[in-house]
Amino acid sequence: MDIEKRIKLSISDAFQSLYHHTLPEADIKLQPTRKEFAGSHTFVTFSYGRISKQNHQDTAQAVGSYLREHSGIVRDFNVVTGFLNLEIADNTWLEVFEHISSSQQSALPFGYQPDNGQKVMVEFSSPNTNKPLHLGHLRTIFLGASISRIFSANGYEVKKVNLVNDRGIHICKSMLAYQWFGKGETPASSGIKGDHLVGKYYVRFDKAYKQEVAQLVAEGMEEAQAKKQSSLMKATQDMLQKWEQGDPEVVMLWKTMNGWVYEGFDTTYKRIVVGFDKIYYESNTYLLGKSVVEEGLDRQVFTKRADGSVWVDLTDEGLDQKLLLRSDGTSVYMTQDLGTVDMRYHDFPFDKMVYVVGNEQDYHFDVLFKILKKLSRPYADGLYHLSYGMVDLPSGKMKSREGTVVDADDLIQEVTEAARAQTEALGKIDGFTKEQAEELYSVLGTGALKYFILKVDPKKRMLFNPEESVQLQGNTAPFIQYTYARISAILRKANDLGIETGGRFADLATLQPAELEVIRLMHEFPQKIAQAAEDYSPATVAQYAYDLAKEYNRFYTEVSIFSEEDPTALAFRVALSQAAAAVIRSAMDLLGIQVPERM
RNA sequence: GGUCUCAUAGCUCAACUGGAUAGAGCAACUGCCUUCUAAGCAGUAGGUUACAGGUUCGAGUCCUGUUGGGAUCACCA
Repeated sequence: MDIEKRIKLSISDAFQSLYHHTLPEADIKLQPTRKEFAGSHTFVTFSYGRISKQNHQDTAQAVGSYLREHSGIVRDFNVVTGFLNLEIADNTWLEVFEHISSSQQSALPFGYQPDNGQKVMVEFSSPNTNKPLHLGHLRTIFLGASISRIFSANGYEVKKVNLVNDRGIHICKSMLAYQWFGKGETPASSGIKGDHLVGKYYVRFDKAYKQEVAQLVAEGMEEAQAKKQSSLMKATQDMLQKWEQGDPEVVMLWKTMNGWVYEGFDTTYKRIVVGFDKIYYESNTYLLGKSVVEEGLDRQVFTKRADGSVWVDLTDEGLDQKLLLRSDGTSVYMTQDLGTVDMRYHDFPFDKMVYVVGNEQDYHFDVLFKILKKLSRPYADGLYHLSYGMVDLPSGKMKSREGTVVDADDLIQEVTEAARAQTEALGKIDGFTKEQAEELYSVLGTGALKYFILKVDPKKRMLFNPEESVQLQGNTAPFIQYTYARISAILRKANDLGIETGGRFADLATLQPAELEVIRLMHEFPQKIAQAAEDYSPATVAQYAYDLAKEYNRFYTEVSIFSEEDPTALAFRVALSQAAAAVIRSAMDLLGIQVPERM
């Protein structure tokens, strides 16, 4: 049984015995003791004065005495105003440690939950096929990949999905520009990565279009009129129509260019080590949802207006009326999403569905979920919008048209180079093959990037400073990775010396403060994993990994391992290091960050 | 304008969901490598938690208002 539960049960007993009051264990709250006081767990007694008919001080004192006598695990306590700080006996901590240490042998890593029979689908990335991935995509990708792992660790069966926006007027823009200006260029002939090549023509379109409009305006046309009259825009709209009619030539070009983009995306996904279980394409889903509209009309949840357009009235929910079908019978974004979610539920009957999408779409998802509730979909209550804040740059907001976006591939390249430069400067790659060194730079670089983004609360807007993201000291992934590599070196040495770590340590004479602190932190790991899922926040795990690494480093400098003369103490310290490495590795794994054996 | 959201050290972020003297990193300064990897450790300095009220044993956290950012309110996706 875990420490918290034992304390809570004892407190419950204490209230029964001292005050003849039944205090359910579930109503008892414990909090970590502040560093400046002795103890690890704190029970706050302010609100129990009415029950005890005593002041806080006396209540805390009485409960504390009871726990010391009867709980079997509380060694001592101190009372500061109404705060009851409990010190847990060393041998209890050592039992906790033995449990953590021995769970390394089991199939399920420490802190992970067994299969809970629930399914969750996570959608993230959601790129357009007319330009390469940028920094904004990286936040959804890292968040989505990490939250998927976190749910998996909590016992869910997880399906990672991507919804690719592969059709529409913006896709036709790059296709048209390619047709007009491309001269048969291909990724192979130009040496340009496929997604970047297509992106080049998207930019080319915008440039040519602006020129044409300027030209028309110079000739005396109104700007709004010029935008409509533009031959480029007309040709683009024409192309979209042909695409919808299935014109072979247009469809062929579309397939070819999208193929280039997918190849490019795959390369990028591979570089940052993320993948999907299923990819949905809007070209397959954009017509879905019309049947949902029919259904809604039948059930009188939606209404049809005189012009033929279909609406849903959400004014009783505090929202507006929302269009679901245009008067010409074509669907809008909302219609698509209604159809897509039904299809997904059919593919994978989920208990939860997480949309990792930016907070500029808060309103959209609010509406979507309310409509699905009105349609009484069985899954409606399991839908969640993981709404993340925008990524700002020191220079201001990112805008693709103004060229102020940070390209994902460039960024990955940059952080990898920074890792290379620093590693070489420190001269730490003796004995590495070229491949091993390259692998290390990639692990460090992408790790730094992921951590930099994931350590921030997803809901909050964040500032991305490229210079800081490349930093490898302080609260960064390389700091944590370094801790892991150091422990690895210890474990290699221990292995050479033939030190056994599987023994019992409960009778160890004394625990150093730093040792106890490392155990206490490892003991928190399962709660952190649960909390991260509850809050949909990888930042919880990131913060935890940092705290544990920091505490281990303190132990590392304060306590010597191999000069210890007592063989049990020596073995314990090796075992402690081993367990800490395993937990650090697990935590980083939940963030999608790898850890190196040497660096 | 309506709605939503944010404001914490010079900068980037925390604060166990209402608890104790608000904590880390970066930048600055001081120490620690003949000893398990110094990408580390220890320390100094830095705060009227935007502002004004309120709620209570207790507020960075909840409520009201003010100021200042951001998003959104398309027969775009």
